[in-house]
Amino acid sequence: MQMKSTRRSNRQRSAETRAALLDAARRLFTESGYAPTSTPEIVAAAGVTRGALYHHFADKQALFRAVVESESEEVARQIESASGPGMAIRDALVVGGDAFLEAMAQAGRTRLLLLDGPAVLGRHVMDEIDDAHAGRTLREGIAAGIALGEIPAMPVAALSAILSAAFDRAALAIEAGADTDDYRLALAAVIDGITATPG
Amino acid sequence: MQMKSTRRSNRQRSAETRAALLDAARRLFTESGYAPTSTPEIVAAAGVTRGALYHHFADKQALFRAVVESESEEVARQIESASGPGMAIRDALVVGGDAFLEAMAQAGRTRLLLLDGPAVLGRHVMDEIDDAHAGRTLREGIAAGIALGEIPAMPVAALSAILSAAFDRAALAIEAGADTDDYRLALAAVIDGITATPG
DNA sequence: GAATTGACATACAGTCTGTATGTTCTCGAA
DNA sequence: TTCGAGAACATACAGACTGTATGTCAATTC
Repeated sequence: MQMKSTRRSNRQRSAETRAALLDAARRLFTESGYAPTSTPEIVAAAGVTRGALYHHFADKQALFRAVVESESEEVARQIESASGPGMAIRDALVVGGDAFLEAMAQAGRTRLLLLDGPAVLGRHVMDEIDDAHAGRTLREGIAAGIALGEIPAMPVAALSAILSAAFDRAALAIEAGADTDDYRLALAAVIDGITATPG
Repeated sequence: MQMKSTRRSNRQRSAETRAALLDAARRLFTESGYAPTSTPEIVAAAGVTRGALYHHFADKQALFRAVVESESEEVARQIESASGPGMAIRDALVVGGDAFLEAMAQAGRTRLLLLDGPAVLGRHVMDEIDDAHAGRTLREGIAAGIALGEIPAMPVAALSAILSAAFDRAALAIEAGADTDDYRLALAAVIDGITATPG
């Protein structure tokens, strides 16, 4: 007897409820933010009970972190799919930056990744998450630029952190209604200033 | 009869409890952050009751905002006292940036102003607060730099927002243990890149 | 197929926020 | 100078939320 339809294996059961929780949490966290979203609300949207939530995640914060990591990966994917290889550093930064801004235009992402994330998880954890995905691409690009002489010698981690922060602020401003081209211009000016290495 | 010692006028009574609340809140918010600090804790530290708190402030968030505004003003003061007039834009940005980093080294200030502030009050409100103090100095400096031809023409608001974000991230990294000089170098490189206007 | 373990569901304790009500003191007017 | 009104709080309360502890049932293991 295969008992496929009604009876589910424990593993599949787990995977399904976990996915339902992550989906519901992502929707609610991006719609309303971390603090105003309650766990009763999340489990209701996921169609499970709070028992399931606390079985799969240590606490509300752990669920939030899982959502943040997932969204961070998605943003990194969108950036990498945009920037081809064999570009000059300057162009790679501009193209990657544009892809980042476009990816962050998804409703609620800026709050999730740039406001609630750092406040709830701390900058240290956000750096870790970022460094595992999009941040690594940026840092490696900068390191390559320095190695190739397209960027003057400089502490790589510091410069990439600063540039990352600049892109983040641009995404926030655009979400708040600022003109995208204004920020693209300003970012390009900063990038050009860095990559136009003075003798 | 002057009734000075035991009897206090209503105005003075108000001012004193309000100051006690702000002091206690500032200490606790900077020590532990917004969410983990409870209003019972605050009023206990201030030596009053929750009734007094909700008499003076609409809610916990309003008290938090008052603390943020106060600290933001203090940071702006420290910056302005450092940067003298008659400097080249490039030097003014470097000196002002150093003063900012030093002011933000005060324990808990980065979390208050750069993590909890944006998450709790929103970037829009933080921009308003910042723009009333330190942010305005930065923006006016950049506008002057453009007017003088030391910075190429560019959307002023966007560039100052981006630079502000870069300084913010540097302050956070330094608080997290990063090397201050690494960030000063990276910031100087960005500033030099902007102010070394290409033909 | 009996025991065990995983995957939840339910119930509970403690805490917090905001509000509503009560009390004391100050202040201006009669 | 006293009396009413209104600040300036203090106390009490209602509702909600988080994390834990316990209970249950199906899946797996032996």
